[in-house]
Amino acid sequence: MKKQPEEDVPEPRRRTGGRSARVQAAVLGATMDELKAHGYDGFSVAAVAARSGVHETSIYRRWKSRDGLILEATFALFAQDIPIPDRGSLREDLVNLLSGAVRQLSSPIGWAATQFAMALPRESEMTQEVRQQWAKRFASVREVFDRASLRGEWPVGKNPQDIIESLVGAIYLRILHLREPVTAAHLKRLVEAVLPATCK
Amino acid sequence: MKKQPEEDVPEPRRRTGGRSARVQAAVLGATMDELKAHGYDGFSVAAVAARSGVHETSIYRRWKSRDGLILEATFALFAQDIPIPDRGSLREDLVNLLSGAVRQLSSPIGWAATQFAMALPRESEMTQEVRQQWAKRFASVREVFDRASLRGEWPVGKNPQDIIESLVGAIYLRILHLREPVTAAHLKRLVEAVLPATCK
Amino acid sequence: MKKQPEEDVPEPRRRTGGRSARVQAAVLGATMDELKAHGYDGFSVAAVAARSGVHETSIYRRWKSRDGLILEATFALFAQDIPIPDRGSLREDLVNLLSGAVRQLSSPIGWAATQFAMALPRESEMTQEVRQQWAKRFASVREVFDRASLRGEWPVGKNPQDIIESLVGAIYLRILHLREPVTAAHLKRLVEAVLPATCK
Amino acid sequence: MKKQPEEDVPEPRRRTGGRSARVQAAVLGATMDELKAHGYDGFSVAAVAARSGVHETSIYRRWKSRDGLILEATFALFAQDIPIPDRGSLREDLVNLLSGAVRQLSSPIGWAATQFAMALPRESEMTQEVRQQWAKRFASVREVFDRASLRGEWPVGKNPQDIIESLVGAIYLRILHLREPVTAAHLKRLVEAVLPATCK
DNA sequence: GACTAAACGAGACGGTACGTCGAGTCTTTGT
DNA sequence: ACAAAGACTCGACGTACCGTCTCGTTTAGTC
Repeated sequence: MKKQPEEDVPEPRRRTGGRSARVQAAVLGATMDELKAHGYDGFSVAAVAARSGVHETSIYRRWKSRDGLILEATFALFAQDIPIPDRGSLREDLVNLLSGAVRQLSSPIGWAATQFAMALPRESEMTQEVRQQWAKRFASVREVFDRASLRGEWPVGKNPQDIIESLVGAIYLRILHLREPVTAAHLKRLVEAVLPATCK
Repeated sequence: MKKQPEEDVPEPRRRTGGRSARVQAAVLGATMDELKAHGYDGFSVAAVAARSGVHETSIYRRWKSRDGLILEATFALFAQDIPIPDRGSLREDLVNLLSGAVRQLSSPIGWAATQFAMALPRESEMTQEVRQQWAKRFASVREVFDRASLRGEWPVGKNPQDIIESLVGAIYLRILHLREPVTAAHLKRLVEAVLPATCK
Repeated sequence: MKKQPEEDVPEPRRRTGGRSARVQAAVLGATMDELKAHGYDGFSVAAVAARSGVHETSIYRRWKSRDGLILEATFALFAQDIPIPDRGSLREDLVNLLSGAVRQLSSPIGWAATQFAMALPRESEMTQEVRQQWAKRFASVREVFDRASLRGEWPVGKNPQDIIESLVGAIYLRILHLREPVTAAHLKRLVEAVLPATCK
Repeated sequence: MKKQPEEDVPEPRRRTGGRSARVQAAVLGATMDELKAHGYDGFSVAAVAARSGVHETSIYRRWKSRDGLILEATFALFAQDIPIPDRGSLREDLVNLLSGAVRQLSSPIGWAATQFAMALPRESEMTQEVRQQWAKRFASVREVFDRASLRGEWPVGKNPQDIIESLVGAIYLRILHLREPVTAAHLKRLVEAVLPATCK
């Protein structure tokens, strides 16, 4: 019986330890495994329930919907920081970064995550979160250009965003839309073609 | 060489005229309308049947599956030739081409078609057809570069594919994945940034 | 392609032959069996599906809900005409009728059907149908009194409804609410007690 | 004979005072309110928990099950003694008693309680308790007949049980099964019809 | 112009997955 | 140490689509 006159919203404090944590981890893990195994299509909550040993209704309690579950699982993946290369040359750093992206996109899980992101409606809460992830990633890439500026490889103060988007866009286009492979050689050529000649 | 024993499968002679043609047109039209109205998600064969006045079963008779239907409908759209600009300058031509693509992608139907294409499994008969469409489009764009070579704006014999993919990729990335708008100004800047300075 | 300007409601004509009939019969049969076996509680559409070999969704297509299914199944049961006795004496006829009712109520299926009827909300479409069934039954019973009038056992023109309801109500009360058994002896005594002494 | 090894199950002594009592009252009250508001269907422990401010788990600690809770709540209602009328005439007393029953049955709470009782399985601990309640009620009604005997309205020593059950059964039948209203006029007519003419 | 088979209309069914609700149990956590 | 509260298991319900099956009915295309 509540007696406290506290009329403000009770704000249920989430549980973090013990079973809840175990359940949550099991489900997210199973979600990743299922995405790997069967892709975005072919993904089903029931399969996750079976694989994780957590009851389906429990999953629906914690995650509002199938998509909410996938969102959280894939974001855990994307959130992990990608190492920023520093090989002494802008070109090499870019090739390195891009090849990381290529690996991701080409992996079953990256592919599934992208299909998921593309299936989202034009505007929704989830697209907001997607945008934030991209912003975070781009921020990392900027560092490479900052260092390049110190080396005189990139004009100080010039915003590299267009170049970055062109490079990343090119590989996204090839892999996702043209459905053609991207090789190391191709990456080198691409960077060479897009980077202004002035950038040594 | 003997004649093949002439399997007595009598090779059913297809009907093309009259009703069949009307039905087919009605269904494809309704498919487009539905895609426009409800997007790729939210698309259902039942709705097409209702809108077109053609019975669901008849649709499944003619098109093997929901995806087959969408494929045919959207390809009719993509197949229509895009006019190749000739404004006397490579930059202007490219901006013109790209803005056409932006319009397409931003339209409900283009968006739906792209979501559909992205939902396809990694490899399938349909992806083949998608690839062909892209090849056709790229061929068109090459013409612009050919003309630019005549004007001395592009090195004769240099393959512009990487540049094209970078430009197209950049806008695909922005619209589809970053979910940010692409303005005319942005397009100009982009072309400026990616095109080699030498290409005056 | 519908072209006829017929705007009147299409009124889909139900199918009766072949598969539909088989499916329907199988489901209704299985429903009865399940009610017999597990009672009204413990009844589940899934079990009916399994037992009948008809897919669950097909059941939901034909019957709007679990309750709709039970309604139809039990009504098929109740609809079958009960033989009207004619033993030459009102008392004997009544005892005969009542003992039939007792048998019904005491059987698993009758019990389940009654629990179902009692679980219905106070007013609904279904209660209407229940009322109709009762009306039909009472009409049958009236015949017994009509014949009794011919024999001089019951005042001509006197409405026996109150007496009927008292007798039927008494056994319903005992079985359903008091949960006590009703024997043949008890039935005889009951009729004797309730029927006016004047009725020979 | 040795002492039983004195199972060291420490016989948990129930707490009765203070908080426990308050909790119990709150829950039972909320249970009644919920039954009134939403009927037996539509009743949920969660709603009781919300209304009473007692946590669901606490309710399950005190009452073994949803049904146990309803049983206790409704019995508190039924246990309250109904006043035994004494208007100087058996007929009037009976009409008075029956109209009380009609009121009960027609009220939301009485209706809910009856639905609950009907939903019980054929035999269970709870049906025992139901039987006892009925016995208690019938005992009260007997008093009316005893007084009638003193007045010469009812044969001394004759067991009125069948008559009582017929009358009560008739109104139960009408209200619960036929779902038709019972008016005062109807009650009078009913008593007149069922009571032996000899009973003045 | 009549015939024959292709295509269509129409209703129902099998099958997969989603999300919801409520009952009752288990376990973490705060007092 | 104990009870309050959160989270979980379990079983069931009902819904939305996809694609298939089986009839009967039109209608296109040939003879």
